[in-house]
Amino acid sequence: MTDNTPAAPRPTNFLRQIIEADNAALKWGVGPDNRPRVHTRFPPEPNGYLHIGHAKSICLNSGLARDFAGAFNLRFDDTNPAKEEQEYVDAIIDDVRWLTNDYEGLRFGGVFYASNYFGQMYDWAVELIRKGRAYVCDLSPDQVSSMRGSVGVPAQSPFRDRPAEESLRLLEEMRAGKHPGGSHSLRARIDLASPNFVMRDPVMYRIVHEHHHNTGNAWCIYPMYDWAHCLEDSLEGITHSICTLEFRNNRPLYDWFIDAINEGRTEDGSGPWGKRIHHPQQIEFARLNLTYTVMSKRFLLQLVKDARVSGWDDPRMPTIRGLRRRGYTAHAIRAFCEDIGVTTQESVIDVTRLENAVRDHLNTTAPRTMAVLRPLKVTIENWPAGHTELLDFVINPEDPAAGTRKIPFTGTLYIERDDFMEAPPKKFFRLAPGQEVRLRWAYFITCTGVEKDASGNITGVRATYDPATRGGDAPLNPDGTPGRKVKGTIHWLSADHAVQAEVRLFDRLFLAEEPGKRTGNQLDDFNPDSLEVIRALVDPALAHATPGDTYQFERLGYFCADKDSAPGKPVFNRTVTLKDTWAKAQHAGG
RNA sequence: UGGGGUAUGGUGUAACGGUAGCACGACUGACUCUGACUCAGUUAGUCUAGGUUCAAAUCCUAGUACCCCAACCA
Repeated sequence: MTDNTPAAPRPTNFLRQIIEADNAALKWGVGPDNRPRVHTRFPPEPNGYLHIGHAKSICLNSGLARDFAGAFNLRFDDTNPAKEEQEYVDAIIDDVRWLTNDYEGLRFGGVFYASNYFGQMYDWAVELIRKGRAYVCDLSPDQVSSMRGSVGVPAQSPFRDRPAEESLRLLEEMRAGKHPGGSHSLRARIDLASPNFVMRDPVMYRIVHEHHHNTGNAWCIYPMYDWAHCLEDSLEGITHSICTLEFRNNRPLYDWFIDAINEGRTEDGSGPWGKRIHHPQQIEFARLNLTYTVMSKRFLLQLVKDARVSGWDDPRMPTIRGLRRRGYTAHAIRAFCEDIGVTTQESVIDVTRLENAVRDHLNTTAPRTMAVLRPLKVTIENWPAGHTELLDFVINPEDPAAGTRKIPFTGTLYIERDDFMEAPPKKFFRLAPGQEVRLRWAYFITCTGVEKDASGNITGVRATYDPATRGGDAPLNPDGTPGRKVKGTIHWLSADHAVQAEVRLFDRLFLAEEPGKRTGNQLDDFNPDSLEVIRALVDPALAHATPGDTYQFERLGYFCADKDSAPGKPVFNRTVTLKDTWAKAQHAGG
């Protein structure tokens, strides 16, 4: 049918360019399908919940795998039992699945754990000692620190020339639990005078007597990031090991460890050390920064602990779980990540782009409904008493296939307070004394009067309806054109049918574009009024909304039923408002 | 101070010695039974100073600004 239509040009970026070049040269060989091999991974440490920054990495890695017909692994970089927990493992798996499950064409390689490679890593460490590339150091962390040297001054270790046999014996003792934490470490023998501090005989193993969520008490020595990560990638056959910019300095070490293992090894496995191991390529990219958002796991944890938010899944949190609960879709997050691109330059993305991404997606998918956040009563004076009419309501104008449903109309309605003004400014197209508006999909009404209480507050308005406008269409002239134009259309609810609902309105968690930039303390920019809970009225069809159901409340925004909902007692989170040029103009005008 | 990085409209991102393009935003206007969506138009940029070249965002030199690195964290 449209086979000749050229594929839409994908946004190019430096990673795609690297992969395309690698594929052209068959740098990584071919996969089972005989296509150039591409294998990526997302390697979180299970020490917290995933946030939108991680989503960028997940989308990047899985997107590359998908587009180049490769595979994508989720792998836990669980090498530090002191900080990691099963709770985080479970949450991360769930979030990654949620984000990638409906990602068409993605080949998910599976869930892996660095801790499952501890045995192999240990064997390789022994090999490095034998090759003279590593040694056990008896310095304490404090001593290493004081002897690490400085710019131009080499580090020192009195143990680096210790005989291999002695190191081997000590490493075995370390593993056997014969030494307390901090008393020994295994270090790579590289260069104590390197201008790159990462290369000054980095620690490979440290002693940690802690329970590990996966390996239990099987180990009391744990590999450091640099020693572990390249091996994890190698073992899984990762081709492009994509990480963030701050690991740039670690790249020489990544390569050094693999090279050290491969030293003396051969392609066919002949020789004393066996076959060469796979050497992936580390590539760095700039992590995501968002305006008005703090991304550090440490800080997010603090917000949770201090109860400034209700938890990791608080809809105001930039966590995947928070975004999910707020009503963001995986599709929208992926579109956002695609939209912002990827480079090696640091940048700060405007959060409104994330908001635009959900609006875009929800606009096409969310069923429409009407809700009144701040009700004002309208009495239709010429409506037959006790009469109820069912009118057709278009479920989604963007999706005609969604069809229509019936909504009840009566002589007592609620409209939005903002949609009435007693003394309106120019270009106020809504309801005002003597002014006519359209009630969405219902009737034209004209305001005939205002009701006030003793202190002059408006308590309701009166209006008359035009029976000839049923359904919301103006009566036609003899020539078929609309008889009269009404500029304003407002939403409404039948007072007899509207259902009470709790609605949670969110504002940004921080008041400054870059929280903490001025004072150094992000809490100084914390927004104490980021949550507003109101009692609103919603369409009766929403009384039994189930958690996760997303709607557009027409003219207001997108709302998602919260898990706190109960049958007949729905709770909605406002995902994002609709754009509102009227409100914007009002603010601009003062 | 040593090493490693990065500089393109307001924001983000293309360009790979040959017309600085795209997206978002902003501003106009059109359309509209959501002041939404959609559509059209306008706006505005190569960090600085030299140099090479017919031609420089791109190459060279010297600066400037910002980020990362001296955890037995990742």
